[in-house]
Amino acid sequence: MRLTTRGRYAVTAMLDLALHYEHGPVSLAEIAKRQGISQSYLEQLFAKLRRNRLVDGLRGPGGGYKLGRPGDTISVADVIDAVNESVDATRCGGQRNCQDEHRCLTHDLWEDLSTQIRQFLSEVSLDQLVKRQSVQAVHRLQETQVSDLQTEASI
Amino acid sequence: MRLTTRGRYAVTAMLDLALHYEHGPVSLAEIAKRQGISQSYLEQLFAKLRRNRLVDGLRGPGGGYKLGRPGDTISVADVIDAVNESVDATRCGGQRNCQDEHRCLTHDLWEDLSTQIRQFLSEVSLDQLVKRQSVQAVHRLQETQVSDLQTEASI
DNA sequence: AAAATACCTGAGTATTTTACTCGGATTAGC
DNA sequence: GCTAATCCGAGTAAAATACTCAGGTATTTT
Repeated sequence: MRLTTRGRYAVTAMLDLALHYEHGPVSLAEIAKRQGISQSYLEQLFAKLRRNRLVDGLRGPGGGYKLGRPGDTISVADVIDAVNESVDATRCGGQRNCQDEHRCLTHDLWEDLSTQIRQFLSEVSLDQLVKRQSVQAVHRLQETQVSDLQTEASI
Repeated sequence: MRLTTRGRYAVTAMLDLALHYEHGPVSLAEIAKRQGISQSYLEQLFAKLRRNRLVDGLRGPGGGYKLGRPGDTISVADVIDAVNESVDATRCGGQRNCQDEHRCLTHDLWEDLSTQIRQFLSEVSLDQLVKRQSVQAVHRLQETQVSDLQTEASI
């Protein structure tokens, strides 16, 4: 099963979008700085997110990205599916040819696990994450850090 | 999160052990042939399984491996933990230093997911797997295939 | 219209992890 | 003492991942 930095970055970036939605489009440069992710790498991820209509890109000065639809209709599973190919835990990608042309001994177990994970991630929306205390805490911390950086830069 | 061929092979091999427990120790050569896994690779996995006391190794002719304790007390999570380092979904391995020295925005989400997965895999024991119809079906299929191979070889 | 901003794209690369091999040593049964 | 098996460590090939780089394009501000 694939759950790597790629999926984690994508969810983090989408959550950043959701958190700053009210101030208009958010540029990748901002997200990159706030979340400590390479901007070029983010561009690749957002290309996929855009293809899946999870975000809208707005070009030009003052541009950036915004959510493609309301945050309560975007689940974590949606985001991960968009950038990974899937969260499948089987070796064969659900095709049941894991061993030679047959199912392997544990095929069904991994299929059940995949279902479980997918369901868990489907039940968590971006809006729900925004409301979480743990997210708000980190959010506030990041805001003060960014304003610190801005102060530093202006000296 | 790490759930790759390694963990899947380990569970499959342990299940093979559980299925053939009654006939005395099972050699890695048999498992390798039946499950289509490289024997040398199995040796590495079983070294870890042995260190975690999930199996006992018996050397010499007629030797092989047997379960270290009853199959109803060995969970799939036990097996995966033994060969992977963990099924942790966080980037930081639960250390909360995912971004610089702080928690990243989504740390708690991945921690929750890890808990979920771990719980699911903890609730499935080897004995439960043995009883599953899907496992029994593949098991019977493998037995006939192996006897076919033996017949072929003896001609 | 020019400049600046920021998205957009594709190709390429370094690193890491994984899956697997190889050679040999050790142990136990016949 | 031969053979079958576990044990052990080092090394390697291939794949995936994370990331860079070099450009291009659309849009807004001036």
